[in-house]
Amino acid sequence: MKDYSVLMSYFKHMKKAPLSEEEEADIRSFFSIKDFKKKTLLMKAGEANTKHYYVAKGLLRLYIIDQSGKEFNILFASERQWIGDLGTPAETPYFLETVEDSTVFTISENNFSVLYKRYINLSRYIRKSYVFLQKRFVAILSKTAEENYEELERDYPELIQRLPQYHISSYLGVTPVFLSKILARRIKKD
Amino acid sequence: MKDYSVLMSYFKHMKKAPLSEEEEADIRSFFSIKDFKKKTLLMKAGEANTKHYYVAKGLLRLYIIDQSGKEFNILFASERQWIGDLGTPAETPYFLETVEDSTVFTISENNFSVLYKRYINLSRYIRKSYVFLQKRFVAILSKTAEENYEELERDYPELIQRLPQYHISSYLGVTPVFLSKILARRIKKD
DNA sequence: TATTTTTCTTAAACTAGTTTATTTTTTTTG
DNA sequence: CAAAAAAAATAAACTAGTTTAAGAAAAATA
Repeated sequence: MKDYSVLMSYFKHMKKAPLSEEEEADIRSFFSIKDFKKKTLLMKAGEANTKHYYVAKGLLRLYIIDQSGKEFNILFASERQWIGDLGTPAETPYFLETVEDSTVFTISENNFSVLYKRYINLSRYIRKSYVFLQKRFVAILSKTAEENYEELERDYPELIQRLPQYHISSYLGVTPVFLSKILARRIKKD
Repeated sequence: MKDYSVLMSYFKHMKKAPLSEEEEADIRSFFSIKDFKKKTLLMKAGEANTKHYYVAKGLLRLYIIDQSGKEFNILFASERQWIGDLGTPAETPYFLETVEDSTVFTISENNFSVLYKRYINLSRYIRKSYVFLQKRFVAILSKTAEENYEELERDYPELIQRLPQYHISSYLGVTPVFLSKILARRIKKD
Protein backbone atom coordinates (compact mmCIF):
# COMPACT_ATOMS: atom_id res chain seq x y z
CA MET A 1 0.00 0.00 0.00
CA LYS A 2 1.52 3.21 -1.15
CA ASP A 3 1.40 6.14 1.20
CA TYR A 4 0.53 9.43 -0.49
CA SER A 5 -0.20 11.31 2.70
CA VAL A 6 2.85 13.58 2.57
CA LEU A 7 1.96 14.57 -0.97
CA MET A 8 -1.70 15.15 -0.18
CA SER A 9 -0.93 17.31 2.78
CA TYR A 10 1.21 19.45 0.50
CA PHE A 11 -1.64 19.97 -1.96
CA LYS A 12 -4.09 20.62 0.84
CA HIS A 13 -1.74 23.22 2.19
CA MET A 14 -1.32 24.88 -1.21
CA LYS A 15 -5.04 24.88 -1.91
CA LYS A 16 -5.72 26.14 1.62
CA ALA A 17 -8.77 23.89 1.78
CA PRO A 18 -9.52 20.17 2.10
CA LEU A 19 -9.40 18.06 -1.05
CA SER A 20 -12.34 16.01 -2.27
CA GLU A 21 -11.97 12.27 -2.93
CA GLU A 22 -11.92 12.96 -6.65
CA GLU A 23 -9.27 15.62 -6.32
CA GLU A 24 -7.08 13.30 -4.28
CA ALA A 25 -7.44 10.59 -6.87
CA ASP A 26 -6.75 13.06 -9.64
CA ILE A 27 -3.57 14.28 -8.01
CA ARG A 28 -2.41 10.76 -7.21
CA SER A 29 -2.80 9.74 -10.81
CA PHE A 30 -0.06 12.11 -11.91
CA PHE A 31 2.63 10.76 -9.65
CA SER A 32 4.51 7.60 -9.03
CA ILE A 33 6.32 6.77 -5.80
CA LYS A 34 9.84 5.51 -5.93
CA ASP A 35 12.54 4.39 -3.54
CA PHE A 36 16.18 4.99 -4.28
CA LYS A 37 19.31 4.00 -2.49
CA LYS A 38 21.88 6.56 -1.47
CA LYS A 39 24.01 7.94 -4.33
CA THR A 40 21.59 6.95 -7.08
CA LEU A 41 21.64 9.20 -10.12
CA LEU A 42 18.09 10.27 -11.04
CA MET A 43 18.88 12.79 -13.72
CA LYS A 44 21.83 13.46 -15.95
CA ALA A 45 23.06 16.54 -17.83
CA GLY A 46 22.02 16.31 -21.48
CA GLU A 47 18.66 14.70 -20.87
CA ALA A 48 15.53 16.52 -21.99
CA ASN A 49 12.10 16.62 -20.44
CA THR A 50 13.30 15.60 -17.05
CA LYS A 51 11.05 14.86 -14.11
CA HIS A 52 10.23 16.83 -11.02
CA TYR A 53 10.57 15.26 -7.60
CA TYR A 54 8.76 15.84 -4.34
CA VAL A 55 10.63 14.32 -1.43
CA ALA A 56 8.73 12.09 0.99
CA LYS A 57 11.84 10.92 2.80
CA GLY A 58 15.56 11.40 2.42
CA LEU A 59 17.86 13.97 0.89
CA LEU A 60 18.75 14.83 -2.69
CA ARG A 61 21.09 17.23 -4.42
CA LEU A 62 20.97 19.01 -7.77
CA TYR A 63 24.39 19.84 -9.13
CA ILE A 64 26.39 20.72 -12.19
CA ILE A 65 29.79 19.59 -13.32
CA ASP A 66 31.93 22.32 -14.84
CA GLN A 67 34.45 22.08 -17.72
CA SER A 68 37.21 21.05 -15.37
CA GLY A 69 35.10 18.26 -13.91
CA LYS A 70 34.39 19.96 -10.61
CA GLU A 71 30.94 19.54 -9.04
CA PHE A 72 28.87 22.42 -7.74
CA ASN A 73 25.79 21.78 -5.68
CA ILE A 74 23.00 24.10 -6.69
CA LEU A 75 20.20 22.94 -4.44
CA PHE A 76 19.34 20.37 -1.79
CA ALA A 77 15.90 19.00 -1.03
CA SER A 78 14.75 16.97 1.93
CA GLU A 79 11.33 16.01 3.29
CA ARG A 80 8.47 18.05 1.81
CA GLN A 81 10.52 19.90 -0.74
CA TRP A 82 10.52 19.96 -4.51
CA ILE A 83 13.59 19.44 -6.60
CA GLY A 84 14.18 19.34 -10.32
CA ASP A 85 15.19 21.49 -13.25
CA LEU A 86 12.83 24.37 -13.89
CA GLY A 87 14.46 24.89 -17.26
CA THR A 88 12.96 21.67 -18.56
CA PRO A 89 11.63 20.60 -21.16
CA ALA A 90 14.93 21.89 -22.60
CA GLU A 91 18.11 19.85 -22.22
CA THR A 92 19.14 20.01 -18.60
CA PRO A 93 22.62 21.05 -17.49
CA TYR A 94 22.10 19.30 -14.14
CA PHE A 95 22.66 16.07 -12.36
CA LEU A 96 20.32 14.95 -9.61
CA GLU A 97 21.41 12.40 -7.05
CA THR A 98 20.21 10.98 -3.77
CA VAL A 99 22.46 11.79 -0.82
CA GLU A 100 20.54 9.48 1.53
CA ASP A 101 18.24 6.52 0.86
CA SER A 102 15.13 8.35 -0.32
CA THR A 103 11.47 8.01 -1.18
CA VAL A 104 10.21 10.46 -3.77
CA PHE A 105 7.08 11.27 -5.72
CA THR A 106 7.98 11.77 -9.37
CA ILE A 107 6.00 13.62 -11.98
CA SER A 108 6.74 14.34 -15.63
CA GLU A 109 7.26 17.87 -16.87
CA ASN A 110 3.97 17.80 -18.77
CA ASN A 111 1.95 16.57 -15.86
CA PHE A 112 3.70 19.00 -13.58
CA SER A 113 2.47 21.92 -15.68
CA VAL A 114 -1.04 20.54 -15.93
CA LEU A 115 -1.31 19.78 -12.26
CA TYR A 116 0.09 23.10 -11.24
CA LYS A 117 -2.31 24.94 -13.47
CA ARG A 118 -5.14 23.00 -11.90
CA TYR A 119 -4.31 23.27 -8.21
CA ILE A 120 -1.54 25.74 -7.63
CA ASN A 121 -0.18 28.91 -9.09
CA LEU A 122 2.77 27.70 -11.13
CA SER A 123 4.27 31.08 -11.83
CA ARG A 124 4.21 31.88 -8.14
CA TYR A 125 6.11 28.67 -7.47
CA ILE A 126 8.71 29.49 -10.08
CA ARG A 127 9.02 33.01 -8.78
CA LYS A 128 9.77 31.67 -5.35
CA SER A 129 12.53 29.50 -6.72
CA TYR A 130 13.81 32.47 -8.65
CA VAL A 131 13.91 34.63 -5.55
CA PHE A 132 15.68 31.90 -3.60
CA LEU A 133 18.31 31.56 -6.28
CA GLN A 134 18.80 35.29 -6.52
CA LYS A 135 19.43 35.54 -2.81
CA ARG A 136 21.94 32.76 -3.03
CA PHE A 137 23.60 34.41 -5.99
CA VAL A 138 23.99 37.70 -4.19
CA ALA A 139 25.23 35.95 -1.06
CA ILE A 140 27.93 34.10 -2.95
CA LEU A 141 28.90 37.24 -4.80
CA SER A 142 29.06 39.56 -1.84
CA LYS A 143 29.93 37.48 1.22
CA THR A 144 32.88 35.38 2.26
CA ALA A 145 32.58 31.60 2.47
CA GLU A 146 32.68 31.87 6.25
CA GLU A 147 29.70 34.23 6.33
CA ASN A 148 27.81 32.00 3.94
CA TYR A 149 28.52 28.97 6.08
CA GLU A 150 27.18 30.76 9.13
CA GLU A 151 24.06 31.73 7.27
CA LEU A 152 23.48 28.16 6.18
CA GLU A 153 24.02 26.98 9.73
CA ARG A 154 21.47 29.49 11.01
CA ASP A 155 18.83 28.89 8.32
CA TYR A 156 19.21 25.15 7.73
CA PRO A 157 20.97 23.59 10.73
CA GLU A 158 19.63 20.13 9.91
CA LEU A 159 21.28 20.22 6.48
CA ILE A 160 24.67 20.62 8.10
CA GLN A 161 24.04 17.54 10.20
CA ARG A 162 22.91 15.42 7.30
CA LEU A 163 25.36 16.39 4.57
CA PRO A 164 28.98 15.35 4.29
CA GLN A 165 31.18 18.41 4.53
CA TYR A 166 32.37 18.22 0.95
CA HIS A 167 28.80 18.66 -0.26
CA ILE A 168 28.46 21.76 1.84
CA SER A 169 31.70 23.22 0.56
CA SER A 170 30.56 22.58 -2.98
CA TYR A 171 27.30 24.39 -2.19
CA LEU A 172 29.25 27.35 -0.83
CA GLY A 173 31.48 27.39 -3.88
CA VAL A 174 34.74 26.58 -2.11
CA THR A 175 37.00 23.53 -1.82
CA PRO A 176 36.57 21.02 1.00
CA VAL A 177 40.05 21.93 2.18
CA PHE A 178 39.08 25.53 2.62
CA LEU A 179 35.86 24.74 4.45
CA SER A 180 37.79 22.54 6.83
CA LYS A 181 40.15 25.47 7.46
CA ILE A 182 37.22 27.76 8.19
CA LEU A 183 35.80 25.30 10.69
CA ALA A 184 39.14 24.84 12.42
CA ARG A 185 39.47 28.60 12.72
CA ARG A 186 35.99 28.88 14.22
CA ILE A 187 36.77 26.33 16.90
CA LYS A 188 39.89 28.20 17.92
CA LYS A 189 37.92 31.40 18.32
CA ASP A 190 35.98 30.02 21.31
CA MET B 1 2.22 61.21 -30.33
CA LYS B 2 3.45 58.26 -28.39
CA ASP B 3 5.12 55.50 -30.30
CA TYR B 4 4.15 52.02 -29.13
CA SER B 5 5.56 50.22 -32.14
CA VAL B 6 8.48 48.58 -30.30
CA LEU B 7 6.09 47.24 -27.70
CA MET B 8 3.57 46.01 -30.24
CA SER B 9 6.17 44.21 -32.25
CA TYR B 10 7.18 42.40 -29.07
CA PHE B 11 3.64 41.20 -28.44
CA LYS B 12 3.20 40.25 -32.06
CA HIS B 13 6.35 38.23 -31.84
CA MET B 14 5.25 36.50 -28.63
CA LYS B 15 1.81 35.74 -29.99
CA LYS B 16 3.32 34.58 -33.28
CA ALA B 17 0.40 36.19 -35.13
CA PRO B 18 -0.76 39.71 -36.00
CA LEU B 19 -2.72 41.62 -33.38
CA SER B 20 -6.21 43.01 -33.99
CA GLU B 21 -6.97 46.71 -33.44
CA GLU B 22 -8.72 45.83 -30.20
CA GLU B 23 -5.83 43.78 -28.95
CA GLU B 24 -3.40 46.56 -29.68
CA ALA B 25 -5.57 49.02 -27.82
CA ASP B 26 -5.96 46.57 -24.96
CA ILE B 27 -2.24 46.09 -24.61
CA ARG B 28 -1.53 49.80 -24.89
CA SER B 29 -3.95 50.54 -22.09
CA PHE B 30 -1.77 48.68 -19.58
CA PHE B 31 1.38 50.65 -20.20
CA SER B 32 2.65 54.13 -19.92
CA ILE B 33 5.67 55.45 -21.77
CA LYS B 34 8.30 57.37 -19.90
CA ASP B 35 11.58 59.12 -20.59
CA PHE B 36 14.33 59.18 -18.04
CA LYS B 37 17.68 60.85 -17.98
CA LYS B 38 20.84 58.88 -17.36
CA LYS B 39 21.38 57.82 -13.71
CA THR B 40 17.75 58.16 -12.71
CA LEU B 41 16.63 55.81 -9.96
CA LEU B 42 13.42 54.03 -10.98
CA MET B 43 13.15 51.56 -8.14
CA LYS B 44 14.58 51.36 -4.66
CA ALA B 45 15.18 48.47 -2.25
CA GLY B 46 12.39 48.30 0.30
CA GLU B 47 9.60 49.26 -2.07
CA ALA B 48 6.77 46.82 -2.64
CA ASN B 49 4.74 46.13 -5.74
CA THR B 50 7.33 47.57 -8.06
CA LYS B 51 6.84 48.03 -11.77
CA HIS B 52 8.15 46.10 -14.72
CA TYR B 53 9.92 47.87 -17.54
CA TYR B 54 10.22 47.13 -21.23
CA VAL B 55 13.01 49.13 -22.81
CA ALA B 56 12.25 51.08 -25.99
CA LYS B 57 15.56 52.92 -25.99
CA GLY B 58 18.55 53.15 -23.69
CA LEU B 59 20.16 50.98 -21.04
CA LEU B 60 19.18 50.12 -17.46
CA ARG B 61 20.71 48.14 -14.65
CA LEU B 62 19.20 46.21 -11.77
CA TYR B 63 21.49 45.98 -8.77
CA ILE B 64 21.69 45.33 -5.07
CA ILE B 65 23.72 47.04 -2.39
CA ASP B 66 25.22 44.68 0.16
CA GLN B 67 25.76 45.23 3.90
CA SER B 68 29.10 46.91 3.31
CA GLY B 69 27.57 49.31 0.81
CA LYS B 70 29.03 47.68 -2.27
CA GLU B 71 26.91 47.52 -5.43
CA PHE B 72 26.42 44.37 -7.47
CA ASN B 73 24.81 44.51 -10.88
CA ILE B 74 22.42 41.65 -11.34
CA LEU B 75 21.05 42.38 -14.78
CA PHE B 76 21.23 44.86 -17.62
CA ALA B 77 18.50 45.58 -20.14
CA SER B 78 18.71 47.51 -23.36
CA GLU B 79 16.40 47.85 -26.36
CA ARG B 80 13.62 45.25 -26.51
CA GLN B 81 14.35 43.69 -23.14
CA TRP B 82 12.39 43.43 -19.92
CA ILE B 83 13.77 44.42 -16.60
CA GLY B 84 12.28 44.43 -13.12
CA ASP B 85 12.01 42.36 -9.98
CA LEU B 86 10.28 39.04 -10.51
CA GLY B 87 9.96 38.66 -6.76
CA THR B 88 7.41 41.45 -6.63
CA PRO B 89 4.74 42.11 -5.16
CA ALA B 90 6.96 41.42 -2.12
CA GLU B 91 9.42 44.04 -0.93
CA THR B 92 12.19 44.29 -3.46
CA PRO B 93 15.86 43.99 -2.52
CA TYR B 94 16.85 45.79 -5.74
CA PHE B 95 17.63 49.15 -7.15
CA LEU B 96 16.91 49.95 -10.77
CA GLU B 97 18.67 52.78 -12.52
CA THR B 98 19.10 54.11 -16.02
CA VAL B 99 22.66 53.91 -17.29
CA GLU B 100 21.85 55.92 -20.42
CA ASP B 101 19.03 58.34 -21.24
CA SER B 102 16.19 55.90 -21.76
CA THR B 103 12.63 55.49 -22.95
CA VAL B 104 10.69 52.71 -21.26
CA PHE B 105 7.22 51.20 -21.19
CA THR B 106 6.15 50.70 -17.59
CA ILE B 107 3.51 48.37 -16.28
CA SER B 108 2.37 47.61 -12.75
CA GLU B 109 2.82 44.18 -11.21
CA ASN B 110 -0.91 43.52 -11.31
CA ASN B 111 -1.29 44.48 -14.93
CA PHE B 112 1.82 42.56 -15.79
CA SER B 113 0.26 39.34 -14.49
CA VAL B 114 -3.05 40.01 -16.19
CA LEU B 115 -1.49 40.89 -19.50
CA TYR B 116 0.84 37.96 -19.44
CA LYS B 117 -1.97 35.59 -18.71
CA ARG B 118 -3.88 37.03 -21.63
CA TYR B 119 -1.19 37.12 -24.30
CA ILE B 120 1.89 35.28 -23.19
CA ASN B 121 2.86 32.36 -21.05
CA LEU B 122 4.03 34.02 -17.83
CA SER B 123 5.57 30.98 -16.28
CA ARG B 124 7.56 30.38 -19.43
CA TYR B 125 8.89 33.91 -19.18
CA ILE B 126 9.86 33.47 -15.56
CA ARG B 127 11.47 30.14 -16.31
CA LYS B 128 13.60 31.80 -18.93
CA SER B 129 14.77 34.38 -16.44
CA TYR B 130 15.43 31.61 -13.98
CA VAL B 131 17.53 29.67 -16.44
CA PHE B 132 19.48 32.78 -17.33
CA LEU B 133 20.22 33.48 -13.69
CA GLN B 134 21.21 29.91 -13.03
CA LYS B 135 23.71 29.98 -15.88
CA ARG B 136 25.15 33.18 -14.52
CA PHE B 137 25.31 31.71 -11.04
CA VAL B 138 27.21 28.67 -12.17
CA ALA B 139 29.53 30.79 -14.30
CA ILE B 140 30.42 33.03 -11.37
CA LEU B 141 30.87 30.03 -9.12
CA SER B 142 33.02 27.95 -11.41
CA LYS B 143 34.92 30.32 -13.67
CA THR B 144 37.50 33.01 -13.14
CA ALA B 145 36.62 36.67 -13.68
CA GLU B 146 38.75 36.64 -16.82
CA GLU B 147 36.79 33.76 -18.32
CA ASN B 148 33.52 35.45 -17.41
CA TYR B 149 34.65 38.66 -19.02
CA GLU B 150 35.50 36.84 -22.21
CA GLU B 151 32.12 35.17 -22.24
CA LEU B 152 30.37 38.49 -21.80
CA GLU B 153 32.44 39.95 -24.59
CA ARG B 154 31.49 37.09 -26.86
CA ASP B 155 27.79 37.01 -26.01
CA TYR B 156 27.07 40.71 -25.51
CA PRO B 157 29.78 42.73 -27.22
CA GLU B 158 27.56 45.81 -27.44
CA LEU B 159 27.16 45.86 -23.64
CA ILE B 160 30.89 46.21 -23.23
CA GLN B 161 30.86 49.21 -25.52
CA ARG B 162 27.99 50.90 -23.75
CA LEU B 163 28.78 50.27 -20.10
CA PRO B 164 31.45 51.96 -18.01
CA GLN B 165 34.00 49.42 -16.88
CA TYR B 166 33.06 49.63 -13.24
CA HIS B 167 29.55 48.46 -14.06
CA ILE B 168 30.98 45.47 -15.86
CA SER B 169 33.28 44.59 -12.98
CA SER B 170 30.35 44.80 -10.60
CA TYR B 171 28.40 42.45 -12.89
CA LEU B 172 31.30 40.00 -12.86
CA GLY B 173 31.58 40.22 -9.09
CA VAL B 174 35.05 41.74 -8.94
CA THR B 175 36.49 45.16 -8.17
CA PRO B 176 37.12 47.72 -10.93
CA VAL B 177 40.79 47.55 -10.04
CA PHE B 178 40.91 43.86 -10.74
CA LEU B 179 39.05 44.12 -14.03
CA SER B 180 41.46 46.78 -15.14
CA LYS B 181 44.32 44.42 -14.29
CA ILE B 182 42.73 41.65 -16.33
CA LEU B 183 42.37 43.93 -19.33
CA ALA B 184 45.96 45.14 -19.06
CA ARG B 185 47.12 41.54 -18.94
CA ARG B 186 45.07 40.69 -22.01
CA ILE B 187 46.63 43.50 -24.02
CA LYS B 188 50.14 42.36 -23.14
CA LYS B 189 49.37 38.86 -24.35
CA ASP B 190 49.08 40.02 -27.99
C1' DT C 1 35.66 -6.62 14.84
C1' DA C 2 39.18 -6.17 11.50
C1' DT C 3 39.69 -4.23 7.06
C1' DT C 4 38.69 -1.29 3.43
C1' DT C 5 36.83 2.84 1.87
C1' DT C 6 35.31 7.34 2.53
C1' DT C 7 35.66 11.68 4.73
C1' DC C 8 38.18 15.18 7.17
C1' DT C 9 42.38 17.61 8.72
C1' DT C 10 46.73 19.82 8.32
C1' DA C 11 50.50 21.99 6.06
C1' DA C 12 52.95 24.54 2.65
C1' DA C 13 53.41 26.87 -1.51
C1' DC C 14 50.62 29.15 -4.65
C1' DT C 15 47.03 32.25 -7.39
C1' DA C 16 42.90 35.12 -7.72
C1' DG C 17 41.13 38.93 -6.17
C1' DT C 18 40.97 43.18 -2.60
C1' DT C 19 42.30 47.45 -0.59
C1' DT C 20 44.11 51.91 -0.47
C1' DA C 21 46.31 55.42 -2.55
C1' DT C 22 48.16 58.08 -6.41
C1' DT C 23 48.30 59.37 -11.22
C1' DT C 24 46.54 59.56 -15.87
C1' DT C 25 42.91 59.65 -19.16
C1' DT C 26 38.37 60.57 -20.63
C1' DT C 27 34.04 62.78 -20.31
C1' DT C 28 30.99 66.35 -18.91
C1' DT C 29 29.75 70.92 -18.16
C1' DG C 30 29.94 76.02 -17.51
C1' DC D 1 37.60 75.18 -24.94
C1' DA D 2 39.02 75.37 -20.08
C1' DA D 3 37.97 73.52 -15.77
C1' DA D 4 35.91 70.23 -13.11
C1' DA D 5 34.28 65.75 -12.47
C1' DA D 6 34.14 60.98 -13.51
C1' DA D 7 36.37 56.85 -15.02
C1' DA D 8 40.41 54.04 -15.73
C1' DA D 9 45.25 52.57 -14.84
C1' DT D 10 49.00 51.35 -11.93
C1' DA D 11 51.48 49.84 -7.86
C1' DA D 12 52.21 47.63 -3.54
C1' DA D 13 50.88 45.21 0.34
C1' DC D 14 47.37 42.27 1.67
C1' DT D 15 43.63 38.30 2.29
C1' DA D 16 40.58 34.68 0.59
C1' DG D 17 40.65 30.70 -1.44
C1' DT D 18 43.24 26.69 -4.32
C1' DT D 19 46.27 22.89 -5.08
C1' DT D 20 48.75 18.93 -3.95
C1' DA D 21 50.00 15.72 -0.86
C1' DA D 22 50.08 13.00 3.24
C1' DG D 23 48.16 11.40 7.48
C1' DA D 24 44.12 10.78 10.88
C1' DA D 25 39.48 9.84 11.86
C1' DA D 26 35.12 8.05 10.88
C1' DA D 27 31.98 5.13 8.51
C1' DA D 28 30.77 1.18 5.82
C1' DT D 29 31.31 -3.62 4.92
C1' DA D 30 33.04 -8.43 4.93
